[in-house]
Amino acid sequence: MVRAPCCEKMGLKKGPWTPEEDQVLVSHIQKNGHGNWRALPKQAGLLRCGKSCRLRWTNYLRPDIKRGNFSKEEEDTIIKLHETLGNRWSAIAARLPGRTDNEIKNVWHTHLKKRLKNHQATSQDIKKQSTQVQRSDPRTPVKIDDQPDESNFTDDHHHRDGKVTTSLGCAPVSPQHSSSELSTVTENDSAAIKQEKMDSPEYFPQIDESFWSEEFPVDNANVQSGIHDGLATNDMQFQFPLSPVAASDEDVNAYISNFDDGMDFWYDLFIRAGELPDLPEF
DNA sequence: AACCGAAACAACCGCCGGCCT
DNA sequence: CAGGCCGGCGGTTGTTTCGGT
Repeated sequence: MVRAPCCEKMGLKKGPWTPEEDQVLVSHIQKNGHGNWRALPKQAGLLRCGKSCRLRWTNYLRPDIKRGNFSKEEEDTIIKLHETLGNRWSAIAARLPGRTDNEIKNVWHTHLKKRLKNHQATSQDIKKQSTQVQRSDPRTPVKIDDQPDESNFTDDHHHRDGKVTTSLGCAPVSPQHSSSELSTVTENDSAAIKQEKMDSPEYFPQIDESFWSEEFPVDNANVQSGIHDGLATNDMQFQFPLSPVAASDEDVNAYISNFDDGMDFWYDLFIRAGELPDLPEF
């Protein structure tokens, strides 16, 4: 079947969103929700296609988005999930509250892939050296089948849901162990263990306030109705309100006008958090 | 201070599957 | 059942920021 383009190219804007557009989108969704993305830009008076609006909302403006650097725990979680799920970013994002699939995908491509590669290289170096030592010992018989143990080092292709995905993942690692530790299960055991771990609550530990706050203690006295999740930065974590959407018009305007100084803005709101009224669930 | 390459991030594109008519 | 609409997803690209020289 012939598919209509996602939006008419004529007259519709592309590229980075302006604070004004954000304001329009946020205000509109605040008032009307987002029942129909395609119709939304027209109703809101935005010169964007519905898809663009949806992306902007889900990846950036949504109230429950946790911004800031990924913690070590989050990164480890992503690595573990990726080992199991492959490039199913949305499935991974579903396990990481406040993180979007796009964000996770970016982090994977910019940080974690490299980290794993280095880890893998280091591990293989160690393995190589160990093999060389063994071979240099005339008493040690040379192993003919010297293939790397793929159950531990998976640079292989996984077939999932009929799709083939490539994983640079490391060994299946228990959450109780650091990601640098290597499992020594056999390949036969691996699948069963993987499934077992998937089913176990330990594999996807409940991520609560303490999880995010582990490195950056939060003053929970400031966590109140309408104050939601934490924003981790390199050296601090502070709370931000449930949403500029759910806040007053004044807050929305402040949010927009301070868009470029987002961190400062959130910090201001954090300071003012005690003054904010009970915010309605959006 | 200027330049340049790398890294990081936001946004777009095209495809797919579910749902409705 | 076919066709169309819509939302969601993953891959990719474009732009901005950062760090080194």
